[in-house]
Amino acid sequence: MDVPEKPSLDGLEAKWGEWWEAAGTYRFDRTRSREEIYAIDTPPPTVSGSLHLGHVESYTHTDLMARFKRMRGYEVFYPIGWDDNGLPTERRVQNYFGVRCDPMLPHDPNLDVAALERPSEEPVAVSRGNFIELCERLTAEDERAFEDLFRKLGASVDWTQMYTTIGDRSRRISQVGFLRLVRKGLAYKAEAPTLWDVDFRTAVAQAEIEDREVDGAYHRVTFAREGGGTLEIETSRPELIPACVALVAHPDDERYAPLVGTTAITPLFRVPVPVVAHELADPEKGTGIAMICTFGDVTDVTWWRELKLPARVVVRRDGTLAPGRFGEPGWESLDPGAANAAMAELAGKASKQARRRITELLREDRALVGEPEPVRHVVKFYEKGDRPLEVISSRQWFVEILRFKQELLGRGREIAWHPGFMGARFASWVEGLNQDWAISRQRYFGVPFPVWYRLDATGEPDLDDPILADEATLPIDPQADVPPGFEPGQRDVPGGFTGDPDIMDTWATSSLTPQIAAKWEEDPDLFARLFPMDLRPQAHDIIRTWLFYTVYRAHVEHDSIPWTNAAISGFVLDPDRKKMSKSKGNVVLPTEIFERHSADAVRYWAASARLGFDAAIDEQQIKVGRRLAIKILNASRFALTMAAEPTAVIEPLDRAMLATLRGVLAEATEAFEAYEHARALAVLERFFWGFTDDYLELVKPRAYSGGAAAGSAVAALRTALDVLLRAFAPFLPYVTEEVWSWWREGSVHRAAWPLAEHLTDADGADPEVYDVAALVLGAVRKEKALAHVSLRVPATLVTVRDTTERLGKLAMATEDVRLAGNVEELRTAEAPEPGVEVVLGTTPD
RNA sequence: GGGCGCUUAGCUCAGCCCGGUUAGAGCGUCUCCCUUACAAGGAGAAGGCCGGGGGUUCGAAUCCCUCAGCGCCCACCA
Repeated sequence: MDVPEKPSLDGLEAKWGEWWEAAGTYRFDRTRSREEIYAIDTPPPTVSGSLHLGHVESYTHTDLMARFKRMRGYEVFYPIGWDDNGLPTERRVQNYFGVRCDPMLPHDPNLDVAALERPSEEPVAVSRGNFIELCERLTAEDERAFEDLFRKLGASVDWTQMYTTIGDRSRRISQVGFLRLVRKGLAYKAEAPTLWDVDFRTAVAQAEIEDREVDGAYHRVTFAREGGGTLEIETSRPELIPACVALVAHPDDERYAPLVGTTAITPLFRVPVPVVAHELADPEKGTGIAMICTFGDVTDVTWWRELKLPARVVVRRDGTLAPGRFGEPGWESLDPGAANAAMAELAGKASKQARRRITELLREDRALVGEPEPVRHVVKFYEKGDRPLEVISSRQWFVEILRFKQELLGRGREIAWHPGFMGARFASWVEGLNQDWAISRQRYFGVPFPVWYRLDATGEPDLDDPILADEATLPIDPQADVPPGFEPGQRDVPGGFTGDPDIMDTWATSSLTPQIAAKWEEDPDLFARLFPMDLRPQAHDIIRTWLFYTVYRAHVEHDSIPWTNAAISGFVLDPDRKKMSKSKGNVVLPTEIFERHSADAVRYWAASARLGFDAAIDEQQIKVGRRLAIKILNASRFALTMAAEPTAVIEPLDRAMLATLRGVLAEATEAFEAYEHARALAVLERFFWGFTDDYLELVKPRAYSGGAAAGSAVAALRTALDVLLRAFAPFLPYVTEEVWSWWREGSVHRAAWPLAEHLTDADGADPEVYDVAALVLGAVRKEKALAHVSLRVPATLVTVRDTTERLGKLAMATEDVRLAGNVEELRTAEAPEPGVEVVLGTTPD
């Protein structure tokens, strides 16, 4: 036994972090069978940014389950990954180094990175290869900082199971997964209108869209009718009038029914367009008749597709308008000259400027009715973007998801959701899906498509019959590697080949994290021991992306759910309950909090938050955690430094305390099994404070006294301490390991979780003895507090009134109560109403 | 507009599934106490028509209906 004189929390993180690493405490043993393993699909955090307390909270939740299951006897597979591919990294690299990627430039092997770190005013253009090198360089730095924080937090991950989403294995598995989709006929390349970010110049998927309210204006515009007359439409995007291909009204709308089938003429551009009917047209909106443009929004796409309308696209990929082509086939106009002149006024302008200019043109042309009416309306944005999305037709890889809706809803019902209502979030997302998954991105730092295209004699690619890479050669980069049967010199020359220039959506990789961590198609034995996994922990904001796509991939590839449990954490809000964001400057740095309060204290706060509910940062609560950790140190010191030798636990009070603890353990275990870590912590904590305030005070005099009765107290204290340390271990891994090391062998984190049935010393004991004793002691303390006297002041006479039964229980602990309360005479009287009367003496000396 | 969640002490939250003592905890506030594990501590007090309204029941924070407020997800770009 080696109990320090003055125990402290300082330095415990470093001390035990190193010890665990050296001892391999959390190392995964792959020889165990599937039934013995608990596998966690750990979220790989995005490394291109800083960690905040939200990470700390949700990773603590995961770690609690990992530690609990480990102590329950499972071999826990708890890997860690870093999500370093994708746009966030590119954006950070652009800002950090002051560069932009120009795929046309050749690779520069001697790029002066030091010069780049002092960004000049103009971004320096670098080659794709150099750009990717810079991405790798920066993410490597970020990953070191992340690892440091995860270690400090005490996340019991197996660091030998680390992966990155841009690493070889992730790229290989992403590419294998993609080729399998192609072979199953589930991935297809198609020219289709897609949501498009004009700044990032890439397609984005439905799952990455968010709505934002912005200022706009309704413009009422007059269209002429063929054969005379006019009609009016309302639009917030008049700059798309040149892309108008039809007008649409609801089929039941009597106002417009006579017009359906007739032709209208667009203002300025003089293009004849049909008036058509469709149920999506809302008679309540605007004038009840709308223009269909190619493409103003996703409703336009639906109309265009279902009504088989032609396309006249005017918005280019950078968001500016194209010059006019009126007069050409498909661009009919009654006055091509005027139409192209009008278009020339708009060409090269982005939407906003074009809108302003066309409003003036419409006004001059007397086609504008009244003035534009300002309005706040909701517009779709890419979640990482700054300008509204356009709908642009481009050739993209799509993955079929729509036809799996019903099956995926079924998969959702197979998963146990924690909390349960999160399953409804998943279902409502699946039900609302309306597009296949656009999986290609026109970006650079990501997993490329393992695909090339043959070039014909004129140098045009044959896009319909791609050359797929051989799975055995993956991962490959079609920009660097050569397809089978070709020579490097044939790249991009007629009769040769060209590589697919796109990369995959970052979720195309992330949706395979179970397969990546379990080494799918690389280590079949390991994969069979891990998949499907047991737990997916994550936050609720990415149910529609990470969670949904993972379920989809497992369904189509493995005909299975990817894991049996999904534990969904809420968000961490700042102390004013606002969502944290860097721009508000309210991000609290985790490292400072750890420094100030200790990792155990921060974990305590995180563990107090239930799954699925938002939690506010509460430094007071963190301080409470710190106090609990310190209390554990001191109470342990007391229990372990008693002079008396432990004997059998025979005293009724000691046995009653253990009986109470037994009930607490049963509840904590049940709560943990149900993924309710906060309840488990709460019941343990309540018992523990009572244990220190009441039980320790009650037995202190006896424990110091010597003899068999002292031995019983010391034995009970140690039994309780042993059990409490193990029960608190998932929550407070540092302080429990510290105390465990004073008197136990090995790591507490590899000890068995304490179960109620193991506390045999409590067999047949009555927990109420403990209750009654604590109650009387409390009453004595209350009298002394109300009298404003020291607890040392003796109570000359205490009379306890209660039922015969309860007085009998008190009798079993009379001496303990008398000594702890400094009571000279303790009398009892039978009474229907319980009560304690206290007569105080005077202060000694 | 649809779905989900929340509403209990000044604050943060338990309790509600499975109805039953005077509704709990922590923080904060106030009062007191240096007591040989702990002053980075301890003891105690005050503080609540359990969001509103109906109903079921001997009995409702708890079950049912309804309304309101807040939050999130989805739909909504004319």
